Amino acid sequence: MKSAAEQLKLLKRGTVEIIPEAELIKKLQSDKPLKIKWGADPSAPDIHLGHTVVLTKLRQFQDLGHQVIFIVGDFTAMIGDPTGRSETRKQLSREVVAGNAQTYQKQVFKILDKKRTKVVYNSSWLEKMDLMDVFKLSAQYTVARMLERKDFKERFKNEVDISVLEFMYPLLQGYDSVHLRSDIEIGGTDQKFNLLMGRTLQQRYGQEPQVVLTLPLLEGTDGVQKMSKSLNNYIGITEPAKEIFGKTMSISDKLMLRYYELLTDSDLNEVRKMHPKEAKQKLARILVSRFYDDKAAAEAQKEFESVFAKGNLPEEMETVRLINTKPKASDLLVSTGLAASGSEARRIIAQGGFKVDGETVSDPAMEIDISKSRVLQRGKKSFKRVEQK
RNA sequence: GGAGAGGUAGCGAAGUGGUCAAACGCAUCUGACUGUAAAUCAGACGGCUUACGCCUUCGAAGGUUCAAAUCCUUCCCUCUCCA
Repeated sequence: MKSAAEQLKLLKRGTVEIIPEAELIKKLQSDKPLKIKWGADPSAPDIHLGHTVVLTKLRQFQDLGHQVIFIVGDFTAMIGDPTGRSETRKQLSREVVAGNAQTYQKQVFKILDKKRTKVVYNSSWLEKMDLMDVFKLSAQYTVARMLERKDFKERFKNEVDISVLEFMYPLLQGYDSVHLRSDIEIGGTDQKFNLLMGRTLQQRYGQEPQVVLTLPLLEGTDGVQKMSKSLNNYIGITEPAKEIFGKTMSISDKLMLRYYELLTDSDLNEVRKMHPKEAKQKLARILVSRFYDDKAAAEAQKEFESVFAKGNLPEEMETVRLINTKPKASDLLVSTGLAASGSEARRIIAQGGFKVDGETVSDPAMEIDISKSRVLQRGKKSFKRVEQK
């Protein structure tokens, strides 16, 4: 095992806060494998780049000899943490959560070391709590302090409802730390309140409190809001290689530097010296290689250049088979999923955004013969192939 | 329990009887320019229609009226102050 000082140096990289650093040093000096708690809420089972910031840090802990306890928040997911969103989240059913949890695990191990990860479900202890246990837990915290949490505070101020149930979420997440006697808990900065709750509760229950380590939130592809599936600004790690590549290429130059900072080890000064386009391509390759391999990354780049730089058609695209041999252009857009409604389809056609085999179609009523395979293009980025069934 | 405020399209926010499918901003989509970058410009942005037009929307349900997002009644929900 490396020395505490060496470990600290590595672990500090990219963190926003370590609360408190002195305690972390002390724990590292004990020379024992530490228990790093990481809780995942399986309400949205697809992991994207935003999650990988934390996962990468966890992997670092593992490589230093520590153990990660991966809590599948199957119980708390049924409550739904409102963090970061200004509305009450829908409660999920047990079945949905269980299915999501499985999917989640598969993806997590693309980054985490399975041998140094213990997977636990928080329903296994939270479910057993009786009302008295819940009372005892609730008594450890006040509403006034609960309202200090940023999103609660804002919602309170803006007259948006806060369900009492939502107050239970931080308490239960904090209780997980008590139950597991965790040494360290890590999460995004949006989780700070919840992470600190673990500290407070451990102290109240007479335990040595965990150290809290927060990491920055990664902005989504829009460059403004945090990456999330519901905002549709994410790059998912299970997406096809060319998607990951393409989405990376479409982020802004400013955001590119941020991604380099949080997702790679690259020297930022070197990156700044490069031509932005070159740098972005390199980033896209790094990311694809991480979730696939170098070969896939090279192929994705080649494909990208062919399609977008040279204007060729993508090598592979989704094929839709239709029964109708000569559908109208507008109907074709709808039935292939390229447009959400007939009105939208007509709009796209009127604006010159629809091409069949590279030819712009300007009449929505034009019948397209699909007795042989056709390539449809909506706008610049969306392609579909149609064939007769 | 009492008093008051409010619920409008994905979000924010105008609109208090007809000219409202509903201003404006953001987001989104399309086109131009480009490096699928940024910035900018042009247009679109409930549904059905080639189009004239028709249909369904302003928390819900009723009602008044030739005509309702706008007036009335009941209900649901949220917030503020008081108790």
